[in-house]
Amino acid sequence: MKTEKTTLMDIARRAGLSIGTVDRVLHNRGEVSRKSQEKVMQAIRDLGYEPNMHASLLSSGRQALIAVLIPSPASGPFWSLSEEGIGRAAQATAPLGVTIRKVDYDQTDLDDFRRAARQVLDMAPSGVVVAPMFRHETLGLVEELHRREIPFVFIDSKVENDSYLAYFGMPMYESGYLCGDLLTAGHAVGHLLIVRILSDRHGQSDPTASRREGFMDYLAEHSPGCRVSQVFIDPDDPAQTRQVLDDFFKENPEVRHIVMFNSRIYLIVPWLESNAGTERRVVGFDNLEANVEALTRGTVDILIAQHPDEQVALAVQALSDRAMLDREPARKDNFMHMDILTRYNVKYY
Amino acid sequence: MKTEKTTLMDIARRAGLSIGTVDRVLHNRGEVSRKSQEKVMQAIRDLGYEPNMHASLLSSGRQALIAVLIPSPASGPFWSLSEEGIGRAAQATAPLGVTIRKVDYDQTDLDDFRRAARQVLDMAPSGVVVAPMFRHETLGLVEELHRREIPFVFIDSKVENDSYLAYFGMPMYESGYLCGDLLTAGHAVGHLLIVRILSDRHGQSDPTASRREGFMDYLAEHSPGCRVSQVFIDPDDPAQTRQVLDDFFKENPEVRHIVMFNSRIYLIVPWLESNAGTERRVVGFDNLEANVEALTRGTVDILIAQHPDEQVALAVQALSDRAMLDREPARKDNFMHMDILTRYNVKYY
DNA sequence: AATTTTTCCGTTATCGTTAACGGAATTTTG
DNA sequence: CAAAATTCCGTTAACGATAACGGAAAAATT
Repeated sequence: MKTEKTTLMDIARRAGLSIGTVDRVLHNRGEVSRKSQEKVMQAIRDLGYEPNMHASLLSSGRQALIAVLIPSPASGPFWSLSEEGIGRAAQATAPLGVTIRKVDYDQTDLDDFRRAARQVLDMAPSGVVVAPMFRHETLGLVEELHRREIPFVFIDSKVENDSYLAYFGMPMYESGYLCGDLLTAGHAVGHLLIVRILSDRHGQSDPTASRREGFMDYLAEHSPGCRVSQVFIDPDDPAQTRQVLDDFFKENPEVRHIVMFNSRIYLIVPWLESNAGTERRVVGFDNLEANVEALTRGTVDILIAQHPDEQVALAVQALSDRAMLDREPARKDNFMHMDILTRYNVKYY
Repeated sequence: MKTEKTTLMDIARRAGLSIGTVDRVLHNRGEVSRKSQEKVMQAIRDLGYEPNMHASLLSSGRQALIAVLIPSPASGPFWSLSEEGIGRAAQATAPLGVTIRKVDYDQTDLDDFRRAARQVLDMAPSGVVVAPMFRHETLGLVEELHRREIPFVFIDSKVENDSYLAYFGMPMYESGYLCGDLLTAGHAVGHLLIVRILSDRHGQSDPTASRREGFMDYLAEHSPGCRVSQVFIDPDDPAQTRQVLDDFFKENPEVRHIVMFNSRIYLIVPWLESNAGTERRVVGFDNLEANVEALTRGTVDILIAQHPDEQVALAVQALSDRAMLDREPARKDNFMHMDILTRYNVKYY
């Protein structure tokens, strides 16, 4: 089986034209008569041409700059997970000629996001990864990107603009539903506790809202009589957290099931560990270092993780493929694994 | 920040030599005086040279042929999962100039493995992926590969030969331990059932033995008084399977927990579904199509999956990187995720 | 000292694609 | 019908690394 690669030269010969013309057809940059165009396309079809990516990239000297716009690790440990993903993506794509530049912003500071967005635009990247926190401003950004024909990829969540190249994230509603199953372990539960963050109480956009919905729907279907209590804690005030939990469990000592829908289950770990002795079932989200440690110690039973590092890596890969190889991602919307982590499998993640 | 790539020419100039000499140093193929050698290496250090992979690959016309030696899908559905992984790996590496050829063998037929091994050697590949089934013969093969300086990667399991480039597999003992936790859901269980395959009864090498060990150790630690029963079924005889289970549950109607350590939990699904009504907890391994269907229907509660497709893909990637880019894998032994699949998260895998 | 070897190094064609350049052929304009 | 403008196409020099080739210089052999 002689698999001699067919080259531009082969096609040119078969079409009775020159490689210059063939190249013009391939990149349809005009200056080719209809008749020649068809001859070339026929030859390509006949010979099954596959461009040589090395020759192409070498000759064109194509370079790509990909901007990654995410909340800064300083504004919470969740996003520091993605650092590693950026590193891996950088390593994988660097030899291709891709540079990755991270631009982070304070996820609680709208003005800072505006600044970061402007910075991204100013560097005229060939692709942008966006983790949206501010709906309205993100919309503005992506519209501008669309106008400039700069492809962009959403991770974690997305906003209502359809011109994105791809999206990588967790199915939120389903993760809540799954969480219900894991917390109750399939049994009926009489009374359980949801711990929430104080600032989300009146927050207009709680990103975990649909997760909570999925959870409640699971309960309604599988544990109909269940009573659901909520308490609100202040992430910056451990004393308040302790107080709130003390109060709740003094009144409701029978509650055995505790869940949080954001990534901050570690906030209640100190209380749990100083009030050990009761058998409890605790479920949280995301493999933050602090969460994983609590899981390993047995304070937390299950974490549902979405691995933001993988999301970033895939997002960068998609943009790199687009910029360097003109390849579109296989799927536009990519819902990622919901990994169930217990103390017994966590060390292999 | 001017990041003009430094080329061979830059180095040659700085060293006061020609690119020919620089190239000889880079690939240390001799014919260079000690003094020149050092001048070149100094220049490389000074300028921070990074070879241009496209120019290199284009010029050298390097090609790689990677052989994948795995049990045939016909000998059980487990290995057909890896097909997809081969496909993905092929797609990813083909543009680099890598061809992948699968060679499969009947995992119950020693002679067939010998034939397949010979076939692999005859095609003089630049790398081999091996899923070992026959210990002794695999040893023979890899020793020969080592002699011929052909790198190879183990997947699924490995044999006692240290010259492998990498290994990708599941930690078997730990997967059994995890399985114990998932089957009992952390509670004490009085009596449970392990279903095994008849042919493994006296089989000298049951690949799931250490998984069973991990399981038993979990029980000893967390459910000490638990009684463990075993039954043996014939995978080719549904009637026998039914009979065996009927008999067992007539005598032990109180048993609620069932587990299998190989990938064939689907074999007992028909019995489970025609004997529904009792609340049972069923745990198995691997995301075979039949298993996943049973999971979705609720007949099986949990699957622990190792995703052979990922293993193959990573193995091929490692060999491709080695053959085409002279890159060594980051880690030699790679233990993969143990994914916990329930009906609620399975569709995202 | 003349020769043969050996050591060492520079020159160069090549890989396949890209894109600038310029020229021929054709069409439009005056 | 000549001049000007288009349209269309072939030629060619990069891109950076590879490795074959041959030649100069040094060393070893007579």
